[in-house]
Amino acid sequence: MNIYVGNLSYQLSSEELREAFEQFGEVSSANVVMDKLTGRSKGFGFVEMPDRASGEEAIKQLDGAPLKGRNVRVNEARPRENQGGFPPRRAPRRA
DNA sequence: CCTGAGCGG
Repeated sequence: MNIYVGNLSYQLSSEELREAFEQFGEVSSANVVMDKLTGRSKGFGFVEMPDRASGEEAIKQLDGAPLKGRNVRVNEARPRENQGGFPPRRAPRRA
């Protein structure tokens, strides 16, 4: 399950996010989105969990929870249209 | 620059 985690501290790292979600279930991979220009955090990240139930549980618990002194915004991530997909063309599949 | 929107490669 792909989980979007936003509104996090710039001081937070991916492994800290990993541990935060591992409290509620198994985490396959955690990834805080870093800026390619500055090299620092963009303020949001993504956590991937193999179990859907643990993902929902982690969301219910970590959504709005104070992480690094900041309340994080946790929700299920959007299914990206080109995840290793063939068409490099951006197709507006947004309602 | 010590920041502040929110969905990455």
